[in-house]
Amino acid sequence: MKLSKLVGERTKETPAGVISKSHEYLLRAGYIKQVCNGVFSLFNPAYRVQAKIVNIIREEMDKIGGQEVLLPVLMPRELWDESGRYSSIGSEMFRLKDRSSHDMVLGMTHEEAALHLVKNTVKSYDQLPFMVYQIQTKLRDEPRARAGLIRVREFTMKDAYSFHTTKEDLEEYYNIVKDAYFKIYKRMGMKNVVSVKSDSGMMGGKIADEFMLITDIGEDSLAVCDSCDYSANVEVGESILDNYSSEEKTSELINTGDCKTIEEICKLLDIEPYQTCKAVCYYLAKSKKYVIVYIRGDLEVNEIKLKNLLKEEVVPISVDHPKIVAGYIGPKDYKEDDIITIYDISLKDEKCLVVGANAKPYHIKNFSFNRDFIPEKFENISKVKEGQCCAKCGRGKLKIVRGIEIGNIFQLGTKYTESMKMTIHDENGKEIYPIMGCYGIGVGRCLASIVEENCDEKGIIWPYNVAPWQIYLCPLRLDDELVLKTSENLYNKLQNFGYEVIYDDRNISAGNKFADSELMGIPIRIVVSPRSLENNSIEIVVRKTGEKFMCELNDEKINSLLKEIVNKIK
RNA sequence: CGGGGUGUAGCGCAGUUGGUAGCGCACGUGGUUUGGGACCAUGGGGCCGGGAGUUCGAGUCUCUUCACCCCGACCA
Repeated sequence: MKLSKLVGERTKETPAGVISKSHEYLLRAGYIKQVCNGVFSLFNPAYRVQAKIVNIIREEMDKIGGQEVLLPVLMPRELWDESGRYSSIGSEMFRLKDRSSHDMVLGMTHEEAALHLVKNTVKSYDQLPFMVYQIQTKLRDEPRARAGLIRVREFTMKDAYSFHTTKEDLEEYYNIVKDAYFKIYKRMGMKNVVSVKSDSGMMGGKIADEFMLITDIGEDSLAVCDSCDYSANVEVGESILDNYSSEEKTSELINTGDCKTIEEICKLLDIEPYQTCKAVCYYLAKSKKYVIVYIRGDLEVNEIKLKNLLKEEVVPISVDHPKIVAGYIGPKDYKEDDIITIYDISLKDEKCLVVGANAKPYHIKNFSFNRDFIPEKFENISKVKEGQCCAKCGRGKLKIVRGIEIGNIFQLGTKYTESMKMTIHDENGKEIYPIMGCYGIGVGRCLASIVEENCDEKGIIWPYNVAPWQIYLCPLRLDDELVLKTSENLYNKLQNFGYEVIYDDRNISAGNKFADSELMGIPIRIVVSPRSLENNSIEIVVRKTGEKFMCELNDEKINSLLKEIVNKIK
C-alpha cells in the first residue's frame, strides 16, 4: 500500500474529549472515525488489524472443533418471545418495525438465532457435542458509549454456542474454550489478561468467567489475590471478613439526636464504621416490597449479589414506610408482608455494635447479634474491599484493580433449550434438552485493548501478529533517483518475501515520516536514504525497542536480518 | 435517566461593551529546502449546530431544540 493513497489523516493534536490512549491514537493515526455516539467507521489500517484479530480467533475456534456460521442481525420478535427475552431485555435492544408494522429486533446477542439454526436440525445425541460460532455485528443501545472503541453501540463480536448431552461434557469443553481464549489473547499480543469469576447477568446460567485486560481505564473493578490465583469481578467477589468484637458488653439505649448516617454516628460516639451496623433500603418494583439490608458499617452492599439473592431487580431508595423509622433502623422482625429483611454475614458474631433502635432519636450501643437479636440466617451480600483476606487461599490480601472485559464465557445450562423447546434423543430414545455454553469475544474492544497495552508517548506499537503492515518502507529524499529506484525495488522485493508493506511514497521531510510510522505503530521501519546508500546499505528500525540495524543492500542479507528481527519481536 | 461541559473551516482553538469572523495545523499553487513534525510567497475553504425571539444590527443577549463529550445510574 502506498501511503500517499491511504485514506485517513494523521494528526499531531489530540482530539477533544479523549480519555484513553487507544481512543487518542486510533483517531490520531487515522484508524477510526466516529459517525455518531458509539458508532465508528474503520479506515483501512484498522480494518486490516481487525481482520487479523478475526483470523486468530477463527483459527483457534476451528482448532477446538468450532464450525463458523453466520446468523442474521435482523430478527423477528417471535424468536425473542420464545426465549422470553423480548420482554425481559430493556431498552438496550434496538427494536424496529418492518413495513407491515411487524416487530423486529437487531441482534445484540445470538442465542435465539443459534437455537433457531440448530433446533430440529440436530436430532440425536450422536451429533453432540458441537459448537457453532460466528463473527458478526452486534447492536446494543448502550446507555453510555465511551472511550472510543471500548464501549460502543455497534461492534463486531465473535460469539460461540456449544451443545452438550451432559453437564460434565459442558464443563470439560468450557475449560477447553477457556484455554483457547488465553491462546487467542496471547497471539494478539495482550499480556495482562486474567479470567475472573463473574455474574451471568441477562445471559442466565450459573457459572461464568470474564476475560479481563488489566488497565486503569477499565470499566470493571476486579478483586485479585496477591498470593494465589484467585481473581473475580467485584460484583461476585468473595472475601473472608475480619471479626472485630468478640467480647459481650451490656447494651444500652443512647440518644443520638439528629445523627442518622454512619459518619455522623461515628463522629458523635468517636467510633469506627466497623463498630456499627447500618441498614440499607431497597425497593422491589415488581413485587412491591421493601428490602432492608443490615450490614456492618464499614462495608457496602453488593447490589448484584442482592439482586441474585432476591431474583429481582432492586432499586436503592430512601424509605418512606409507616413501620420503618428511617435513620434509626435497627435489627428486628418486621411482621409486615411488604418488608423483607436481610442480614449480611459480616454481622455474624459481632458483639459490640451500634445499631438503630427503631425509634427516633435512639441507637443501641453494645448490640450483640448472638444475644440481642438472632437473625434466621445470614447472607453474603457485601462488596469486597481492598485489603480484605482472600476467600480462596485464606492468606493473601485482595487488591482491587480495573479491567476491560474483552471476552466472556458462560455455562448456560438448559435455559434456552428449554424455553425454546429444543430437544434431542438420548441413547435410550428419551427426549432431552441439550446443555449449552456460550462464549463471546469483542473484536473491536480487543483492538482497542491491544493499543491500550501496546503504546508509548509516540503512538501505537502493534504486536507483530496484528499489525496492519509489518514494514514501513521509509525513503528519504524521493527526489534522489537512486533512493527512488532502490525503494521501488525494495517495495516489490519485501512483498515477495512475504511481508505486508506500507510504502511512504510522499516526498516530505524525514521527521514527518518517522513520526507517522511511530504513531501508526508499524513494527519495523526500513529507511532508504542517500546517506545509507553511500555505503550501499539500508537502515532497519524496530518500533518496539528503537534498535537500529544497518544492512547491506542485498536481498538475502535483508531477508535473513528481517527474519531474525521478526523472530525476536514476535 | 440524573449531574457537569462543549458546539465557530477537515482537526485543534480565539473571538472584547452586540457592528457582519480570525489564528495554528491540514489542503491547492510557485519556489527554496531535506535524517526527527522546514521556510517564503500565494490561494481555496464558514447557514458561528438548528429554530424562534430581542435589536437598526446577533457568533456574542433571551428562550427552545438537537448533537457530542465527561461523571454517575445501567450494561453480555
